Amino acid sequence: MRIDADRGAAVRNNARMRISARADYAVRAALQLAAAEDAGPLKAEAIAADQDISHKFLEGILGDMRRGGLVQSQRGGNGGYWLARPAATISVADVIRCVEGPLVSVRGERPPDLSYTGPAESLLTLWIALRASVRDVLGVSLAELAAAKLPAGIVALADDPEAWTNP
Amino acid sequence: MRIDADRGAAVRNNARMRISARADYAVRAALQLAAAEDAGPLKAEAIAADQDISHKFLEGILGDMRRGGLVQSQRGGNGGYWLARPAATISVADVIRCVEGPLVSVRGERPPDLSYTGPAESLLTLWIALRASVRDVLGVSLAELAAAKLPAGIVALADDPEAWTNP
DNA sequence: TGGTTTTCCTACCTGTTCGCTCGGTTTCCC
DNA sequence: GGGAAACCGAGCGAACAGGTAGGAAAACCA
Repeated sequence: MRIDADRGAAVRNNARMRISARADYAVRAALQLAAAEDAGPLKAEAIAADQDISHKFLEGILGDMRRGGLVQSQRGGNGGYWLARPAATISVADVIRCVEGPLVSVRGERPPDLSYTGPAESLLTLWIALRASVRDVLGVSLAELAAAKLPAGIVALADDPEAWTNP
Repeated sequence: MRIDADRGAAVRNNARMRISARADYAVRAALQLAAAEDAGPLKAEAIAADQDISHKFLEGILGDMRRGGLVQSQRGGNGGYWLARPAATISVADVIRCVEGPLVSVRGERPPDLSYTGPAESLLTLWIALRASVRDVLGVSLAELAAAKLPAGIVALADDPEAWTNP
């Protein structure tokens, strides 16, 4: 009579730091543009094919990046997209913020807007530290990432074999 | 004729590392329990009042924590909740994972399940580093946090005044 | 001048999650 | 047995995620 098998843990497979498809695609597209820096504009269609992204969806993302001032574009026969600034001056954080807003929020608000009482008083400090840490990692530039030359600090973090294991 | 005022940036106020109400409440409740360690059980109602959380909503969260083995409970007149293990052995990450699943995911998958091609090849390493960094910060224990005795590394991160400013 | 290519824009769609609320059912202790 | 709690599940409105569809506007070509 064991219907108990799948008890407990009402499957919540959402993660808190969730890099959405949108953000992931944006970064990958930006990396393609970085790799093709001063080699002329890249067409959305080509990026979509290379990175296996829905073309129309990607167009929307590139539009956000253009409005955010990260890329520029040109229509017509030999048009396309290119980075508005050198790849070395654009960080992954810039890209994500551009298409998704703030990197870190707590209950929809930015950490400095919160206040905690009682034993939770230091919680704010923790969220701030978390944000600083995320900013630090995502501060890596498109140029570094596209060239596979990550800063030592990042490499050190990823070098720990434990970092590659799931909970 | 300036209707342009609020152009660009089609208001996406969601953040990528979003600590949900659920997670925030869970940690705060856990901190109350940590502060009341070996002082008898705490009622959900009392925690809710202290931390200004909807009582019924909190009950659901505490239920998750019980099923996850983080807290224990007792019904009846002088019942309530208490931590199942010493506060020094429970991390904030434990609490968040318990009520919300994995800390970090990319497009709904855990980082090690992904693969990238072309100029995006090092992106996986970056996500792994990000996860390691988040794990590190959230590895702080309830005991440390409730006592406002954060590890030096965390304090150092939060000490930078820039960490407190928004983008 | 017209045709092609590409970006650009607006609207829509389906499923899921978030943050709750409500109403009850057990279990515990006195 | 009577209160006081913890438990359980359903439901609900709003927002978001991850797209799709269809066309208009610009740049270039012949």
